[in-house]
Amino acid sequence: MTIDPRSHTPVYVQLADLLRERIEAGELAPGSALPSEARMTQEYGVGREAVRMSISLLRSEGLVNTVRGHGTYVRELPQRRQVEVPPGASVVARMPSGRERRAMQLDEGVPVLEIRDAKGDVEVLAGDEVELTRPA
Amino acid sequence: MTIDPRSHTPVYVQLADLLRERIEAGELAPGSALPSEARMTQEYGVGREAVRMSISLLRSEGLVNTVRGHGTYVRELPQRRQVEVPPGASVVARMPSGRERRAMQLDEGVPVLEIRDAKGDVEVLAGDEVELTRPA
DNA sequence: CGAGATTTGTGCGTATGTATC
DNA sequence: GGATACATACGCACAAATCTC
Repeated sequence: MTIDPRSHTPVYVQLADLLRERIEAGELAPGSALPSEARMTQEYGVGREAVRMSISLLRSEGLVNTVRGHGTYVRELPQRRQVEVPPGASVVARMPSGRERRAMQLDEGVPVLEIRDAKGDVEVLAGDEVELTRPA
Repeated sequence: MTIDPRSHTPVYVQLADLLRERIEAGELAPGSALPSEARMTQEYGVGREAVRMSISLLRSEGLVNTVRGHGTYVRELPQRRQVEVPPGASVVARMPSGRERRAMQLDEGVPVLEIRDAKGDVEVLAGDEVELTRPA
């Protein structure tokens, strides 16, 4: 698989697809660093903007995490703790607002779960730390 | 509220905050177009890169949707249908992979819900179309 | 159908700031 | 202090997609 600048799918989407494959194949293991921006512009023959946008896309998918002045790393996903959905409750998944994300110290690309119980009380949980359950 | 280039919070984050406020206030209604990149660079006195990064941020939050050669639009959120969590099931919220996003025709910034029932069968649902429920 | 206007996508150059080693 | 690398920000130019006339 390689990058075709004349394709109708944007270059940065193609590059993100390539990197995603390498991550999901385990070639880029959790905790390991992605190649630097400069390297990727050379290796893939694309512009810096394309590299940066592809990384931004992977961040929004929760796949990688960028540390300023250090590099971009494949995210290690925290173990999910089990949370029971209370009887009579409803749950909605959505992306956090910028304010919420900063307040809850969430990485980019991490959804939240909004649990509204029978009394109408609302609780917001980090979506990557939780596995909802309903007992049999 | 205005943009301060000397602030420690990046210009594009400030701009995204401004636009988010205008969207949540209803000033930029669902389905309506945001000002073009060129307009915003003039109106807010910032560079195009800052404008594009702020829009990218809003996309990752599921607030807007960009169509090339046309514009960026405030997303119209579909009505959520209620889905009951089966007894003995577990649910995980995450961002879709690129492949999933295209297959399910999801906009950027839309999480998915992965429901694993008691038999181990897995179902993936668009997170913005669903409200999970557990009967009392 | 084509022509032109508008808008986003891409690439590149440059500069400054900041974090890490 | 210096080297490296990423973050932010501005500028310009052209390509490609879309719409209108």
